[in-house]
Amino acid sequence: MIKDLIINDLHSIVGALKLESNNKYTVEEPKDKEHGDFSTNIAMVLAKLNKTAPKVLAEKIVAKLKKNKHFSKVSIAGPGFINIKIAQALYHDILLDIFYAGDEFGSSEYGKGKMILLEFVSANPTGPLNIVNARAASFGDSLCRIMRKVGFYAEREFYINDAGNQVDILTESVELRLRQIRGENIGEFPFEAYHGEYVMDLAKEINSTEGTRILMMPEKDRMEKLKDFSLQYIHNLQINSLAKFDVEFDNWVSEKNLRKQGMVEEVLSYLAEAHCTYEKDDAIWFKSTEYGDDKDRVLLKADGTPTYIVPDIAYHLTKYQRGFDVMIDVLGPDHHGYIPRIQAAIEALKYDEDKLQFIILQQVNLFEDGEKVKMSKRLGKLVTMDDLFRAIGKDVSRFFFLQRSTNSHLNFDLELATKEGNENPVYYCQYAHARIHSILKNGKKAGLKPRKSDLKSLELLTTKEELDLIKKLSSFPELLIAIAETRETHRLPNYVIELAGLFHKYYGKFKVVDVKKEELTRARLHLVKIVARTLKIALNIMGVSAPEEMKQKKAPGDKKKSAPKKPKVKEVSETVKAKKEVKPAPKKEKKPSVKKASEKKVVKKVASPKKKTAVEKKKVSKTEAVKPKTSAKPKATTTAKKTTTKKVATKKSAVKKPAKKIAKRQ
RNA sequence: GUCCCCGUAGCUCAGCUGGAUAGAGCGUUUGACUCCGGAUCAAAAGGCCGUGCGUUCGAAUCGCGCCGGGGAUGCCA
Repeated sequence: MIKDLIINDLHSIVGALKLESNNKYTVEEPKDKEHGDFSTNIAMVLAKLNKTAPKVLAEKIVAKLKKNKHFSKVSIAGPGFINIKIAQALYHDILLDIFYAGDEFGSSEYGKGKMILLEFVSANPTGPLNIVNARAASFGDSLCRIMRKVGFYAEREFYINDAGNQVDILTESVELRLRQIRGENIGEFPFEAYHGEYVMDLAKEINSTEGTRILMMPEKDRMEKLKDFSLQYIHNLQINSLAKFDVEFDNWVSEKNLRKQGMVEEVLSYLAEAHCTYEKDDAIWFKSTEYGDDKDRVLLKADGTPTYIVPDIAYHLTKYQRGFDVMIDVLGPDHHGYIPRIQAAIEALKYDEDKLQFIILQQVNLFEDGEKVKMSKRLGKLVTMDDLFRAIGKDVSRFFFLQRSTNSHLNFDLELATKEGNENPVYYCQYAHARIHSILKNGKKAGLKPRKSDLKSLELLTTKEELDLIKKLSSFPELLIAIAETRETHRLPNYVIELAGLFHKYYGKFKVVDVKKEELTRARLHLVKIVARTLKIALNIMGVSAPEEMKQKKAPGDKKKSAPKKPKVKEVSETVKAKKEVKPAPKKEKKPSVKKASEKKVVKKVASPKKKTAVEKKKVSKTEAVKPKTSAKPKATTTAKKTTTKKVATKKSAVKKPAKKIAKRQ
């Protein structure tokens, strides 16, 4: 809010002085508060353009700026920075605006109702959602909420790959389990089948309802029935997991339906009409290399069935047909080659490629006892979203995921996360919120409630801490816009931490409720109440609750640290150290890091789709990041895995007809 | 081979799209309620921002090359 005001002022000054401008100057809060509340580099940025020395230019601009009553001090520093100190009156005006904005604080018309489609998670319907999906869900959902908040019309969409190989394998896995339950000897469970417990649960479920009947059906009907049942079952599992995280989707799009509607044939004919297909080795290929992909892609396999790419193209065409201005795919890093393929098709079919954007969510590495764990849905080896929910709950999970930039590889140690649950920034933020409510209660007890009639008293808020709080509050709307624009959702939790921190500091230094200073107390109560409301708005966007009281402090017995503390601390640190030592090469763990590149890259990619710059693809989740192929081989760290591998060979023969697909995949 | 992501405090991460003396949390050390909730606050210690060039008034940030870690490169999805 304040920033906008300054920028507007600068714009008009540039006009008044008839300066050449590229609008590349910025207004920022200097790290060093001594430099003022805000500073701008305008003089340095425009100096060359206007063939004037920065300082000379700065003086001219400063002369104008000084006329603005909102600025109490304007000065030039260093090579030509202009530093601005904000007049207190402006803070009070702003606080008043925020007060009147109420629960809508932060909302804006920035998006102008532009239609955005966000596709995320889109996990295969072959198993429960896992940690990676949880990250995607947290990110996508919050991004959507932010976009809506700043005036976009945004929809969340989940694409279900309920057709194709993986579904058949699931069906066959379920059938095998069903037979097993009914006492048949199925031999070794095939390696390529899904080993997760949920398959057994699923089979049990079927068994308890209509197991007998199903097994009596002719094969085709039986498999069809099992497939439908399984898909529905897993779909429900996934919906439930998402619901626990407060993530809901507006649309669920089924690949199977797209196929039913003949979209596959349609896409094939479109591409043929565009003269970008050819036949080779009995297959139909797409000349995607002509549109920036690094190799051509098969559309129709030699056996006459389409590859996944065709329905995927079809799916994206439906997005276009639904009239969105921007479509965002949130993808996992494992679908690397996907983006150029889809982009190639979009380009070939003459759709506007700029509208289709991709965000890559980097992987989540799972650690157990300091060792990296390979997740595999097929082997049932994964930490599910439900596990996560049980271990640390929704609030901590969502906050945790959101806090990292999308480019950041994320190391996740469930045990550690559980332990650190108590020392978590989430609680820091929630505590600030709860504390304020506690203060308000106290005020009420003392007969002091913030009333509309004492808004005038806001002028009494003059301490540095109070003004800092107001300044921080005032940057909230522009932050949301920046996030919507850059998709850097991790900036929101950081903002909340900062705001909560400013409050805690303030709390430590001043007493809000002071019966002797009634008017000042009311003003402070107003301020603090607005802070709480803003915290709540921000937390809710993140899908994190904002409780009015925190349930429980730490352990019951540590009111006083001093005496018991020392021994305790030692113990703790010893355990920690011990643990660390056990961990092999902790230093080598890659550190996730941050780049804000996502947006840039998206832009780049979009701008030059023909570049080889492959990026990644959709289907955020695809738990099957771990390819059976690779993992089946040597990497298997555990002997268990090796055994499994061996078993496979044996099994193959044991499995008779039901497991066609499974056998085939070997 | 080609492509993507990452390298910032002991650990996990920020760093507001190129600004002034690089920041938090955890961990370590030391203090602070007879008073609005100590899940807090105040303070100390801890850095060649992987590395070398380049771009410019100015680089953790942009470009190129190395080094190191992870991932992707199916007629799987």
